[in-house]
Amino acid sequence: MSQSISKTTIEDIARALNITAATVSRALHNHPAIKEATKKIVRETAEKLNYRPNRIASSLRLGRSYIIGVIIPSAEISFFGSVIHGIEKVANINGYNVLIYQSNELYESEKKGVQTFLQSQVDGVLASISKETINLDHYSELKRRGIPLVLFDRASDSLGVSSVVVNDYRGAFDATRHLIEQGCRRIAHIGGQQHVNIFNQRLKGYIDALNVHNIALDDDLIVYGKVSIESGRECMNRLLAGTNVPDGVFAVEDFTALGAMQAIKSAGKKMPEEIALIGFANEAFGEYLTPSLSTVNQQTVVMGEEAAKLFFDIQRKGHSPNGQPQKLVLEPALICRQSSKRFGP
Amino acid sequence: MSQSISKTTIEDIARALNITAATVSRALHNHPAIKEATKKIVRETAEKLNYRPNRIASSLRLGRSYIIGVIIPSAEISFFGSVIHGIEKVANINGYNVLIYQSNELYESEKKGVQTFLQSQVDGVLASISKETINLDHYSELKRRGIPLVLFDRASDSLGVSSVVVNDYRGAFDATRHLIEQGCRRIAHIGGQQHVNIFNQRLKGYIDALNVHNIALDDDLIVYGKVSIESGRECMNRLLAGTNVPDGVFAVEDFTALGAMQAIKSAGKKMPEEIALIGFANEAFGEYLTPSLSTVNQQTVVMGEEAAKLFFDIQRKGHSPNGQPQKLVLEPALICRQSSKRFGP
DNA sequence: CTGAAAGCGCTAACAG
DNA sequence: CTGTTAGCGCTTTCAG
Repeated sequence: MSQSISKTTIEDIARALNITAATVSRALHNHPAIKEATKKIVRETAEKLNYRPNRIASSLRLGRSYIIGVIIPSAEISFFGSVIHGIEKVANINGYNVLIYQSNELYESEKKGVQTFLQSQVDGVLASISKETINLDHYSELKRRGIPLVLFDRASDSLGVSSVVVNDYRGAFDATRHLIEQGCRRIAHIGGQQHVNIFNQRLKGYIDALNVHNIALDDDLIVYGKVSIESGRECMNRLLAGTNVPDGVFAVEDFTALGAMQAIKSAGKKMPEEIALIGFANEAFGEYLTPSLSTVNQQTVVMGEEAAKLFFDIQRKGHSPNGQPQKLVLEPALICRQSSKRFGP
Repeated sequence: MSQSISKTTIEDIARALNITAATVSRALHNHPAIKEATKKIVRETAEKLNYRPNRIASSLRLGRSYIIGVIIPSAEISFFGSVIHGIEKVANINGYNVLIYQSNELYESEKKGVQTFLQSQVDGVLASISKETINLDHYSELKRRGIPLVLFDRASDSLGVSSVVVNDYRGAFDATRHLIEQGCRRIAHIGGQQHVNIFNQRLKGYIDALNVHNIALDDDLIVYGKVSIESGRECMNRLLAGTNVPDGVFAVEDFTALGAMQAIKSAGKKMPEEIALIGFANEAFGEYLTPSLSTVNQQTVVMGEEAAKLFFDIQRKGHSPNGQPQKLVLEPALICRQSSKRFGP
């Protein structure tokens, strides 16, 4: 009991077999220049002595940690939970572990996360930029040090790094068109902070869909919020109090849509008959609301998988796939539920 | 650009100042025996040379990694997302990082997680046991190696380690009593796998609440499912098809409750008038259902924080707080929403 | 096919 | 107050 705390090292195995640590190391890594018989006996005694390789020592020697650092705004958003799921899958297949850092949507915290990862010698960083972040210098430091960085979802082109994003423009376009097809003509948009790329793209998709279908843009039907349930409710109330009350609403994401739904219900309006509603992100709760929430699905797990794969690509081919940063765009899919479906099966 | 990739070490700083690495190390750690002037110049050149301490080297030397390993069934369940949030908070304050491993509710995967953590030389492991896991030997190995283990939520007393759990018995008791107070007399329970401690405790709380209030137990009103939306729906349908149709249902957790709610609605029963319903866990979606779901709140973030604190306690006091494993029981709180509220404000 | 030896970057006696 | 030295556990030339 008491002596078993002491960890066995390759030295211990070597001593037990009257060979050297170098040979043990080679045997355990299945080096071709080692005799089968030796490999066998080494593996057996390793097992018997309950040997566990010390990754830290190995990392120091090799200069790689076999750890990927992941920076997310919050683990409490199910979207990011799914992405992590995808990242983990691919990481584990490649013998990598995943270190998580939550920025809580704060710039300072995000910066600290990068510093921590730098000290932890992670081999790469996958990150989704916080809503508050505008200055991106902390990410450049990774680049300077040759540590691959891959952004997902909340990406930025200005860094010149690879990224995996959803085609937010397309998703927004499709969502808006869907409302038009359902007969809506006064379609409002509740937007997010416009310095966040994805929110800006969604606004553009909304505008273009209206244009393509010859529906005049009404500035009063576009309101900007802070992307939360509260904010969604408040923005919707503003729209309801306006002169041009909408008959359809495209919300920038599902939490905002939820707030809007609550406001619409409180106002005694029928959904989807009087006001149709659609969100974005396919958060878990949307399916179970009454009416169930139409939304745009983003392939979250795939996003995580692809982000991790991009990292491994960069790592293998030595700091860039073909030379330029890759930008992988996942196509979103409309999920049409009760909150917007006026006709059809 | 090209030379900046090479990492600067304390040796580099030492060379630049014509002192030795040991002094640099001491200066950076604010060692009392180092002259202020030296500390100042060291810190400055460290800054100038863009020095980042190499944690891996430090870890190898010190024998501690400053990493906590966390094993959770799935990051896609918001409950665990919140717990991680709590863990991270406390970990960061103490200068620790968090490595995440998802078991996906699989025994083999959980086992692999422990092995990985062992190799990564984590200083401690916080874990929530997967539903599939029965054999706990992989956790004993941590104990043997003197690595503190703290269980949360899905705990087990048989391991003799500290844990943070919710008072599931109490939560279930209160939930059931609440249904009784609302006038229900034929109260059903949709349970989970009984080898999982928390599910078993919830069954007991249900039974005792009925006993205390002199309501006869009807075995036909207890059904066991697999803890999912599907399963909840199916179990509820079985209850609805029975001879003794319940007027109140306590579901083992919220996803099960959600399935039950769908089944009740499909059957055209009024909720809460004909059948009242309450779940457990306070998952994010419950608040937004129609009717909104009554449930039992578990203080998830606090759970994570306390689990992490327990680890640091054990670590500081050298492998046990007072000698015995601590068992921290968080008191749950009833959240009474529309799905069960027949009277009152 | 295996051994000897050096070193990854950092820290902690011990010495002065 | 600072330098010298050794070593954490592992991998990898270079020899043999």
